[in-house]
Amino acid sequence: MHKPTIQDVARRAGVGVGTVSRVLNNHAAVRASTRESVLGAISELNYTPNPHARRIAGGKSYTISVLLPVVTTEFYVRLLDGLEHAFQEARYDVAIFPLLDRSRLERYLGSHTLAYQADGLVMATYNLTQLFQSGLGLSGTGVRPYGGPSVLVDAYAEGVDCAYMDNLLGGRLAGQYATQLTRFQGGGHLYAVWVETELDHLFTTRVFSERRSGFLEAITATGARVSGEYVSSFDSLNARTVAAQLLDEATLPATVFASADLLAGALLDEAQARGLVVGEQLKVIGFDDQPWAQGRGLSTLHQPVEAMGYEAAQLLLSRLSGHEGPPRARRFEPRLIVRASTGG
Amino acid sequence: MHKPTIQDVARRAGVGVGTVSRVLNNHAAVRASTRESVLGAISELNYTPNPHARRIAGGKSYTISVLLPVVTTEFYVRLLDGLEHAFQEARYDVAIFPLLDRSRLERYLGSHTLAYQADGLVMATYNLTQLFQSGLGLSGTGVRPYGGPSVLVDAYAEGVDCAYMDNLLGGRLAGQYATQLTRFQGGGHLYAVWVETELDHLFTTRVFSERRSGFLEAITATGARVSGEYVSSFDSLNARTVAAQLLDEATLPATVFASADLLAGALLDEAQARGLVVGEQLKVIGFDDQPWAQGRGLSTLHQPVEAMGYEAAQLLLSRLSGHEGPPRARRFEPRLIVRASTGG
DNA sequence: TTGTAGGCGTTATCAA
DNA sequence: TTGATAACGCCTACAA
Repeated sequence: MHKPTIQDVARRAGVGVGTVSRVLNNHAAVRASTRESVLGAISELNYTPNPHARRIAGGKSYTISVLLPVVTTEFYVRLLDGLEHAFQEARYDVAIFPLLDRSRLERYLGSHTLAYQADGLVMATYNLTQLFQSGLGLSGTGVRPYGGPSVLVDAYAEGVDCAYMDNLLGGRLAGQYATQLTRFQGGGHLYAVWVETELDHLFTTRVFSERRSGFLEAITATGARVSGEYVSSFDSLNARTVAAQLLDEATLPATVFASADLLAGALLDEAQARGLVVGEQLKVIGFDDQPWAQGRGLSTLHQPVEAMGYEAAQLLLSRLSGHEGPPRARRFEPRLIVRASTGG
Repeated sequence: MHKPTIQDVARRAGVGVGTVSRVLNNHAAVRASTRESVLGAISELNYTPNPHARRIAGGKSYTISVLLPVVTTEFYVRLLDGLEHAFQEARYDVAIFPLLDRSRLERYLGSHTLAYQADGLVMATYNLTQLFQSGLGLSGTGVRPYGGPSVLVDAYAEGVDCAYMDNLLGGRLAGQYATQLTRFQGGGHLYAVWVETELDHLFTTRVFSERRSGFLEAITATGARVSGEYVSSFDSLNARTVAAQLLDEATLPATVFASADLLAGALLDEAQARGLVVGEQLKVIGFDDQPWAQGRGLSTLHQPVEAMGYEAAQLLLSRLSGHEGPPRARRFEPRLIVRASTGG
């Protein structure tokens, strides 16, 4: 009445343990009929392989560490979905390490915990590769250089595999659309609200600055002009304050590109409080396509986040199975979704 | 040039592997001198035990899952510190599972991931035991009942081991102090701001309602009275809005108990914006003692969070080493810290 | 108090 | 395409 092992499965299916192992790991050389019977035995016995035995026999940890910013956005839920989907297919476990604060990260990486023993490392949003290169960054803090391969997701950097969102393009799409709105659909003056990030040297992301660059680039290209730019931190209170300031100063009708849905939402709130007609007097374009964006009719940029996560995982998995060669970068494209907030 | 194993250590120290293992696991019967030499060999070789080998030999996973709300408060950093400290001492690994959203939790627990294979479960703030009892909660969602022992931390419930903060007491302390301020130190009228939690059935915490109960209880006992109560969500924007509303309506001088530092901070901000003299015209008592509380001179309730985490871990560890018996609850007490915001 | 040997559940290697 | 068998690194009797 113990947990069934690979032996039990082998006996039941009338084959050797080697064969069962082959089926488990999708090794090619297994006759279809035997595979069937093995699979049958597995489900009859309700067998699940013991991961630890695997790890010791295989000499690997079959575990991937994911360093994840602690932000409750749907973004990271979707990102994890993509990552875990890919890793599960490849029979890798995922250990999530929340980037709660810097000192925790240091202590953690200095120790011999699960995550540090991982075969690979996924860094989301923040490029912490510096932490893992000897001599750099946190020398003296006990952070040893990380041996295994790593991949960046939602961030781009030279010298590392990465899967990133083309925020430059996203900004450009927003800029082109905004120009179109102001020129042909009575959008009036053009404004923008940017996200200010105030993290330290290491905890830095270019996501928002690129949205800005793309937007301004498109504006310049189309010969339009921005009547005002505002900056908010990624925080609903500050966003609301900035939204109020913008609406105080703006000439209506106006079109506003808010470089994150959080900011766009604050703008919608403030507009509503002032009795403005969104979509007419005020057109708003967001970025992210948060779950509530559809309900509130916010035009915004949707991002293939799961796909990005999935691809990042694939990049890492290919390294784990021996792929050599120069770093690869996979680009993903946001897509403009037009809704009522721009009169669409 | 491979990673040193227990064999290497044994050879180097001139002992058997059994002895090394005994040293590693603090088994009593080892002569002090041999222990020394083994320890010496370990550090010379820079040996670290292979956790997976341990897991398979021991038949346990030596891993604890921690279900953790995704809130970037110092609270959870400290809680994890306490938990991990205790678990590391006992050579257990900690797998953190961030409660990003409900569906992820379900999928996760339904699978055979690391965390589900854990020897024990720590649930922080949210009592999700229902999820792990067959037939209840998420029947049909693939969530199987959880076999191992579990412990609640920062939450109290019957029938489970738990380590909790006495928020009732915290509220009471705030209430007594507030009464004293209004009676003898020109605190004027008394107000309170509560936290509203809008989570679903399972993701529920009584932390805030208890702070309220305790406060009101103390007020009643001292014969004081509350001139106004306000409710805010745990969000800086809403907190600020509510703070403004309170200051619009309040009669100064006033004393306000804000049941979370987040709310207290908003109050300080709004007061400052209005040019009020905090500590004189407006006295504020917070709850949590966030890192910034000292700098801003906020009187608040400090909580022994690390100790609570440590104790929760001990409760779980004792179960893991066979302790039977009825559920135990360990209580921890907040402590009032008087600073400038109450004129202290 | 210590060493030896068997076993934990896999994967990998080698014949067959 | 398969089955047997040797690792993998550790823990735990059991014997000394």
